[in-house]
Amino acid sequence: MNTNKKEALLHAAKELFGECGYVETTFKKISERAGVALGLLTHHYGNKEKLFLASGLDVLANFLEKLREATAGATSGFDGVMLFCRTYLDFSIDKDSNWLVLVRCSPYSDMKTKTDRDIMDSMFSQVHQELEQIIVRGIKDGTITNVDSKATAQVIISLMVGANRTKVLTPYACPSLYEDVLAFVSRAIRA
Amino acid sequence: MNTNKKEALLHAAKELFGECGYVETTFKKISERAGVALGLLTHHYGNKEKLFLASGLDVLANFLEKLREATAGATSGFDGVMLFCRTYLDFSIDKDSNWLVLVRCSPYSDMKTKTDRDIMDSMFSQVHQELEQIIVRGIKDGTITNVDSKATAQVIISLMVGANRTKVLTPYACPSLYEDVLAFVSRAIRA
Amino acid sequence: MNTNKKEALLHAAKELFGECGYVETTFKKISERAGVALGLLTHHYGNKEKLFLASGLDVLANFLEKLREATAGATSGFDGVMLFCRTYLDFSIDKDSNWLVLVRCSPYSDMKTKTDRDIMDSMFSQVHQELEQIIVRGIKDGTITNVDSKATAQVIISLMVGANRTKVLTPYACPSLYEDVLAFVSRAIRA
Amino acid sequence: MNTNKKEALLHAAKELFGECGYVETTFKKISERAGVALGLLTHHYGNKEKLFLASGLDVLANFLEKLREATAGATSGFDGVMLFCRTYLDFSIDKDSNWLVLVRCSPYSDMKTKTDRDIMDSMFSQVHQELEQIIVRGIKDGTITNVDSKATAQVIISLMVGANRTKVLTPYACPSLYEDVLAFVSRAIRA
DNA sequence: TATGAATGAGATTTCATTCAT
DNA sequence: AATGAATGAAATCTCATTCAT
Repeated sequence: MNTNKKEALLHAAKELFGECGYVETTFKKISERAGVALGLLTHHYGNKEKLFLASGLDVLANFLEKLREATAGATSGFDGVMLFCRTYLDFSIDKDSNWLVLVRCSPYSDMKTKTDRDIMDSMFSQVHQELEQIIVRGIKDGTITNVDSKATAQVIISLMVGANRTKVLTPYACPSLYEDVLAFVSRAIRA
Repeated sequence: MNTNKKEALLHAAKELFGECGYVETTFKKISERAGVALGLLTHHYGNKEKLFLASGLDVLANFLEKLREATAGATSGFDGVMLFCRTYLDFSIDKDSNWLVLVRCSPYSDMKTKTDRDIMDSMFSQVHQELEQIIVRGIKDGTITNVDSKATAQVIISLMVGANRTKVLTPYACPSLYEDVLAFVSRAIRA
Repeated sequence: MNTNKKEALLHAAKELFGECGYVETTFKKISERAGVALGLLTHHYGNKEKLFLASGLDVLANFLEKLREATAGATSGFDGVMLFCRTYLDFSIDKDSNWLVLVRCSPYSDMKTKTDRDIMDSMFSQVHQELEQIIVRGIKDGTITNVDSKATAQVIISLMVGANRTKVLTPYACPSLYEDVLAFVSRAIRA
Repeated sequence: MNTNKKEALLHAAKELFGECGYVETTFKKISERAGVALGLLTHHYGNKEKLFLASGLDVLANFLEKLREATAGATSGFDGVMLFCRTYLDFSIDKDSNWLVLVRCSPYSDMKTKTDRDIMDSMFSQVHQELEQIIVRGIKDGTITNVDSKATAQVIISLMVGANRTKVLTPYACPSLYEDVLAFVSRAIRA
């Protein structure tokens, strides 16, 4: 909005990739929404793929920060997992988080270049590690049943991914879906 | 394959939509793989969107049939849920099922026309109903803990969706992921 | 409508060429409206151009017949011209005459082949001759002012053509346009 | 012509729409004649329809200007009408006026969009108003017989339209047609 | 840094016509 | 005579990217 046109572009890109998906988002749309010349896009970001990556990483960085804040305040391993899940789901429906960029265009979707996928994957793996650590803590402190921590982290994140898609992409999601998801996780892992 | 060009088109389309996604799948690719003239596509299916819908519905119909066969043979509600989940996950990695069409192009993704989305959604809601019924049975026969059947069906299917995406779209899925998912579900619902 | 599919095709073609023009009228549209197989079109009429010509000539033949009937009953040259004009204009707004085929697709518009144009032109020249003869009669019987009969026939037919286009193609034609046209002709030629 | 590619496109478009009609004029033909890349057409004009509209309006604007200049110099109402007609007909056979765009593609022909038709119609109605005003003047100054001015304007313009089509679209027009048309008008309106 | 005109490859779609049945 | 599947050329339009200013 201010004079920083590079940021204005990123802002518009995050919105549009989330609203329209990768393919339907065009340079023209982005530059128009940002109120900026078309040519600045390649000037600042090189090409569409890189702009896309920048958009996704920006959202993902905010996401990771929120998750870490949440788990940092946990009173127990079990509590940490539940905080992690709640934070995940809250972030995914926060109007200002531009989460949809990740839903439509994450590692879970289209990503052309090998390098770009790798960067995204390594960011996502940090999300997994964060959850895995708190699960390990829960097993140690006796609040979580004895499971394989890495595998369970993947299962729980899979549930987050699926629940989120059901919520934001389908018309038939229960209003209480997220609450039910949390209860489901709780039953599955509590010691 | 030789005489029926209409079916050859559908066959090629299912493969390609799954491999490449909607946008990257072109008329040229489809007609070449089907060994058929370019114009036959619109002649038989009207346009790309309708062919896409036909592809998805075809896979979904096979899917539903498999799920119904599975739950029909259940010895209890709990057993039925586990059979449902196992069948879901097996189908999703069956080489011949063309499951990826749904992963990339289902209600969980892009669908341009309102009508097409509605048709897809109503097919998917049958999947939910199938699971819900077997959950109800499990609650009645005492093999499943007392939960809201509709919400729990959504949670479990969300987990299937997420686990499947993790398996087929990411490079970091544990080999044992599907087994861990089943164990997770079991812990969460067993009475 | 009966069993004669060749005629059904011509009937549908006349309607559609008039409604949609040459280019927008497709074989598919024609065969569907006629309730007849697509392949019959080329079977019976060779190609689109020839079918178009047949449609136009059919309307034109009916038109010429009406004009001849009208002038045949004239009590004087002047009366004949006025009858000619009235018949022209009436025919052009008769719902059943399929006149629009000629408006959109006559010598006054698109006609690809030299031969086809020539056939149409020769039919139209008969319309001119018909009017010219009655003008000659009017000059002889003293009911029409002394003018060049051939040129005046062209002028009057030009007025018919233009008035008709104004009536059927524009939104701003006066309701009384045709009456005013007749009065205008009357003033211009009456002895 | 060299530097301004947008104008070069419009110039080529006016020529080609006139020569070939709307449908037969292709993006390829236009861009080749203009010596410009294919994509520039949509870049500058949006789509074919809009370029077509721009072409027509450009010719029409020149046309209106010429008509106004002509009637402005009239010594009487009658003289004005005759000047109007002569200017109309002259413009229509001026090699440089690109008049054929209007013949083939004016309100008197195909125009897809409602909005585009409206714009064209409103331009054409200015032509009618111009003639109507000079007729009113003629009736007042006693040089034109007492007629309904609006209706008579429509009749005269109809005659211009038809005469012009006869001249430029048919092979059998008299060389003297335009002179005869002027004489015809004169007889019909002179007081 | 900033602009937007310019490019051209490529996608979807249309459709007259052919042809086997 | 009748059918409609099959063909492929051609049209319109999109859009990432380049580049002169």
